[in-house]
Amino acid sequence: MVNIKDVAKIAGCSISTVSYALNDDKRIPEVTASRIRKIADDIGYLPLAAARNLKKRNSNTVLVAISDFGGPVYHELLDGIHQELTKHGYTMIVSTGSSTDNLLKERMADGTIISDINISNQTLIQISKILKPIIILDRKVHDTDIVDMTIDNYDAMYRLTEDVISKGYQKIAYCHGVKKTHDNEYRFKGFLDALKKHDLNISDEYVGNFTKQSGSKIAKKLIKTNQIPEMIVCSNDEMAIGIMEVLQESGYNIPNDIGVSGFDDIELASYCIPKLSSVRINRFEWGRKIAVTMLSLLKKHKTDVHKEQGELKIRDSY
Amino acid sequence: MVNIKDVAKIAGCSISTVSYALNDDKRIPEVTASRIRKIADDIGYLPLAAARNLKKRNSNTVLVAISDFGGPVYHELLDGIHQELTKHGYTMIVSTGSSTDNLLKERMADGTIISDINISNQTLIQISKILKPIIILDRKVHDTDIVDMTIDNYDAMYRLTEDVISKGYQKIAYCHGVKKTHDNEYRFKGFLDALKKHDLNISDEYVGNFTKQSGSKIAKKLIKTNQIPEMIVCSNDEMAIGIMEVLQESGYNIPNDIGVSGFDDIELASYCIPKLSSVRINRFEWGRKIAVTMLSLLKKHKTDVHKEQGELKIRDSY
DNA sequence: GTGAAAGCGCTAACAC
DNA sequence: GTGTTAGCGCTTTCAC
Repeated sequence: MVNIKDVAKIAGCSISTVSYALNDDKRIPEVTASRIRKIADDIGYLPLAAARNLKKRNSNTVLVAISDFGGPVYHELLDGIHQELTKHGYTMIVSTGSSTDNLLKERMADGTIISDINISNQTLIQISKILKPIIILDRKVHDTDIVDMTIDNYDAMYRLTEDVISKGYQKIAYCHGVKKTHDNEYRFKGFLDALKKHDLNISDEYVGNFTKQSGSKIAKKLIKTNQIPEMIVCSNDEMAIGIMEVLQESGYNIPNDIGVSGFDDIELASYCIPKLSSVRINRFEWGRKIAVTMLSLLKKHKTDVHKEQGELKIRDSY
Repeated sequence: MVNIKDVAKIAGCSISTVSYALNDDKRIPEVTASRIRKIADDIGYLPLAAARNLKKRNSNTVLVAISDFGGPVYHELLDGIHQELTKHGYTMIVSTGSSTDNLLKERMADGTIISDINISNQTLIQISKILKPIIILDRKVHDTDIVDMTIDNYDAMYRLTEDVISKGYQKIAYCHGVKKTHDNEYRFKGFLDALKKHDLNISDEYVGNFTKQSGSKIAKKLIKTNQIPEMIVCSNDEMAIGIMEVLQESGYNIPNDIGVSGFDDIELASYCIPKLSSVRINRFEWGRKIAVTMLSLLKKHKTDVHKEQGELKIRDSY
């Protein structure tokens, strides 16, 4: 493997001169520098990250840890983060599961952005002691070393619920996702508060796990027990779609017999019939803002933290 | 930042003993080892990747470079790769765009799996000199250092086309994706050969770019010029869905007036109306096999390379 | 069973 | 403007 010594030998100079030349140090005159660059190029020399990172004590890399590569929601977010990060010379790496654990522990990245409910608060706080900055997207953590940039779930769901109420619905049920997650909690809270504001009570509540299957299961039970409300506000789109499908298979007309709403505005929301009313998050913009915050954290600047807002997408499902 | 020296100091031993203890070297008696582990734990010591990687000249990491995080096709593939890799103690990192370039050059990973048409053959071959093994998923490269594990596009499209023909279609057109890509070329070749086998000629060909929008555009032109074939075989699902939508908006009935087929079997293929006939690739399995190959390459074993087969999913669109 | 020490490839302070 | 050298944090050889 060719290293800096090889370049120096061929160039007939010391390794420091090579290092300077390759790092555009102004002390090296352009003639020398370009000659050295040429040699490096010819023999295919490229600095080794491990050595450079060890010496410089940073890696110019930001890790984004997500819970899985599936799901329709991460893509725009990652694109947004990536665009902003690379624009400023940073490298973005993405990981899941146990790979994330390893990368975190070994401090492979200078900064970390986490959206992974599988990582416990305890691990998070442990990691935050040896590795900062950390931005977290899927919960709030009471730790000064971790900044949270969750979306404004509360506000968006509040507004969606008000819209539902304005359409005249009264018996409104809520379909939870995984219960203790930040997304679910704050969406539910927004829902409840909007209800309260209009002197309504929650008609019923069900607990799913954010998957379509869990929505289907809930709908089947509702049909069996004949406990159909006028409207079901769901914690996300996938459950809403599962519910709609089963309801329709049993002859219910949506929105005439019962209304359904989702959250996230996944692609399918515009394809299913009827088109699902939902909340759209501009995840690309959200990602960009996250990256901007990360960049400024990396420079140890104090930054005020932005909360991404949702946009109501009212379609045909209620 | 706490390092191995700190642990040694507290334990009252040398750093080599700490290193041995933490790496489960059998020379260190369990009492000593567990005492040292305890201390390391207490003060939050974790070995730094950069230092370990530099010394050991590897990183226990495999990089997967993809063209984007969007698109419905990568998720299962990544899950498959990840499962197998982590099962064997490796860490997987994922990257796109310019981040990939940096990671490749700096040799952040021991092995690389690439599915990114934006990386030129030239770059690929340059990289393959300093960094191996490399597995490539989106093309064939004539270089002994790069092993390709593309899916068997040819065979799957051949079989799909035969099925189309068996249904009685005669005027069959082809809708290309990005033309010089491996996926497109081999699918098209399979299509043509199946036609030839049954003494049929291609009725027409269109060129899209694998996106739904490009499909829509093509369909619009077909309608305007009134050049509608009996059947359009598409290089992927997204174009097929774009074509179907526009055709339907103009009053054509699918499959009665015209048949359409896709490739990839994305989630939407089972949701659109009519449900799209397509080719399913078990990308999770494919990913697992890729990882197995990578693992054996990493151990410098000779490996014979598997070609993942597609499964016909004949639904309602022709 | 434990420790001293070399050295991985690089950057940067310092000397000239 | 260029070279010498220390040292980043770790693993591992070799000596004891």
